[in-house]
This record gives sequence, C-alpha cells and structure tokens, in this order.
Amino acid sequence: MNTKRDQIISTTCQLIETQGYHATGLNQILAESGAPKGSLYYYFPDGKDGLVEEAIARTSQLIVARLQEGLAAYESPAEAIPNFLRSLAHHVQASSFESGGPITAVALEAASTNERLNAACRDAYQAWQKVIEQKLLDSGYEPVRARRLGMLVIAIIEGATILSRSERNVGPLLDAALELEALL
Amino acid sequence: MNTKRDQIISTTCQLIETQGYHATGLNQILAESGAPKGSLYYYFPDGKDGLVEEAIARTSQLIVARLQEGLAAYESPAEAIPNFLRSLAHHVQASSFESGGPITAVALEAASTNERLNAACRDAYQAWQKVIEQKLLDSGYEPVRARRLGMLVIAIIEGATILSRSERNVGPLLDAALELEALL
DNA sequence: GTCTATAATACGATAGAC
DNA sequence: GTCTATCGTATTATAGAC
Repeated sequence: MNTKRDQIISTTCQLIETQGYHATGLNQILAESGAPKGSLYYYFPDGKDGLVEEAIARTSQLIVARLQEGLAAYESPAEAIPNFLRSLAHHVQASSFESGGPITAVALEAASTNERLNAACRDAYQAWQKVIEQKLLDSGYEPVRARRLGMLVIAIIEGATILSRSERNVGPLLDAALELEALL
Repeated sequence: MNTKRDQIISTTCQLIETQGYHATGLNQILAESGAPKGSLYYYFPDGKDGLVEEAIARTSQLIVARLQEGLAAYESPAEAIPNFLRSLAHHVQASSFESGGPITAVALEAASTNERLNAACRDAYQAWQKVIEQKLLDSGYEPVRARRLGMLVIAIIEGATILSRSERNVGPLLDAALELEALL
C-alpha cells in the first residue's frame, strides 16, 4: 500500500469538496497532504486531471458505501432515506458547512469544459442513484418509478446541500427529509 | 444607460454559469464582451468580486422574472411548477448543456471561501424560493408547508439541473417534473 | 474613458540532478 | 522516490499616459 499516494488523493478529495476544481492548486494539495514536493508527477503522471479523476472515483465509492450502510439500517426506504438526509445534515453542520456535495462543484465546473472529469462525475452520480433505486426495488417499487425516484433523491440531496451550505443552516436538508417522508 | 458596462456584466453572467468563478478570468470576460481592455477597473473599482457580485444579482433578478412569468401561466401550482421545469429542460438542451444552474458553481466555490459572493448567492436562492412560496400561498397552501416546498422546488431544480448537465440529457429535469406533479 | 505597460503572484508542467 | 530549478503561461491588479 502506498500511503503517500493515498494521502495526496484524500487531501484532494477534501479540497475539491470545499473549494472546487480550479480553486484547488497542486501546491495546496502538496502542502496540506504533507507529501514531498517532487513526488506528485511521479505518482500522477497525468497531472492534475488524473489526480482529480482518482479523487472523484474514491469519493464516489465512499458515498456508495455510506449510502448502503445508511439505507440498510431501516427496512423501509420511507424511513431509511429521510434518515440518511438527517445524518447528512449532521455531517454538514459538523464540518462548519465546508463539506457536503463532495463533487458538485467539480461536476459543474467540468460539465462543459472537461470531458474526462465530466465522465467521472457522471459515473459517480449514476452509481449513487443506483443504490437508492435498488433499495426501492427491494421493497416492491415499480422499476420505472424506482429509477425516477433514485434520480430525484440524489437531486434533492444535491440541491438541499447547496442551499444548506449557502445559508450555513441545515434547515433545507432537514425540511427535505420531511418532504421525502411524505413522498415515499 | 451604460451599455458597455452592461455588456461586461451579461458576459460575466454567461461565463460563470458555464464555467464557475475561478475558471472565468477577467481577460476572457473582456475579450468576449468586446469591452475595451482599459475599462474594467473604471467600471468595477472593486475588481472581480464586485463584478461577479453584480452579475449574480442580475442573474437573480432575471430568474425571479422568469419564475413569475412561468408560474403566472397556470393557476394551479401543480401545473405551473412542473411546466416550469419542462421549460427549463428545453432551455438547458437548447444551450447544449452549457446553461442551467446559473449561480450553482459560484455558490459552492464561494460557500466556504468568499463571504461576499456567498451572501449574494444566498440572497438569490432566498428570492427564488419566495416566488414559489408565494405561488403556493396564493392557492391555499399552509404557510409552513409553502415555505418548505418553496425550498424543495428550488433544491430539485438545482439538483436535477446538475444531473442533466452532467449526463447531457434532460431526462432528470423531465422526471423531476413528473414527480413534482405527484407531490403538489 | 480608454489605453499600454507592468507589477506581483500563482498556476500546471517538465527537466535533470541525486 | 524525491529534490530543485525553471519554463511558459495564466491570473488579478495598479500606475500613468493620453
């Protein structure tokens, strides 16, 4: 296991979540990760884009795991999904609104200008939607609706997180959880 | 009326919508707006942040107007709001997925790092939520619920737009419209 | 109002020594 | 694996001429 390389990736995950892609410089990544300054292009010969692509993929897997774990805690999706939003609200507040929506900024920055990173974000979003969709299928939702709701839940999480971080108030995430209880 | 100054602002609106804040340089703004190179700090003595702050405010007003106009076309919010999402989907597709979520990227880039721009985005989001909330109040929704749904609708618009731009497919926006019909 | 010139700094990336 | 040094190019911003 290459722990230095790992450290660079996880620092990148944190910085792009808080600041986005363009605001996060390689110098800052090196400095905060404590990695040796000469090692970046040794570990990531593709440069910044290769590094960020890996960071997005790692974040994607982490969120999939968190989603699966959170949803497994309740049998009914109508309980499990709103409670996942509440745990997310807790996480956002605990980070002083510096975390939440770990790839959203990059997704928008890259959507029209960087096909490689756009693809990485698209894959992440689709993976997250699938976890929700599967939970709904397992409890008997019709396939078409399960797919649609999988999308909607991720969209609501993204949107409510943006509003919560912007207001520095988790009200939007908590209110969204309430409305999802009514919808599911 | 200062049309040169206006041109700079509207070019800035378009660029931050497509690319975000940090990816949009002053040089690019000047070049694409056709404004004279020496005039930027004459019109915007506060520099980039002052300019972007005005761009966000202008975008905010434009969206308020579009929302009010769109919602006024149908008496029932359960018709009006989903149809607004459909018109938004059309707009996103017509722009080849370069438009949509006009301040989302900036909101996230600025949330933790630029209080001035964060405040501008927060004000915009609150203004948009109020338009939805008022439409719901007018048709008899309970005040607490109207407020909550005003937030949720904006969150869904933000989230579904992100997913649509990321996938280059307006399916998420159209599906969200369908689910909002069921919810409202 | 608009221009040029430039300061001061940061960026991503590469080369070559060790 | 890690280093330093550096290239080339962006960035925001300012000073001063016209």
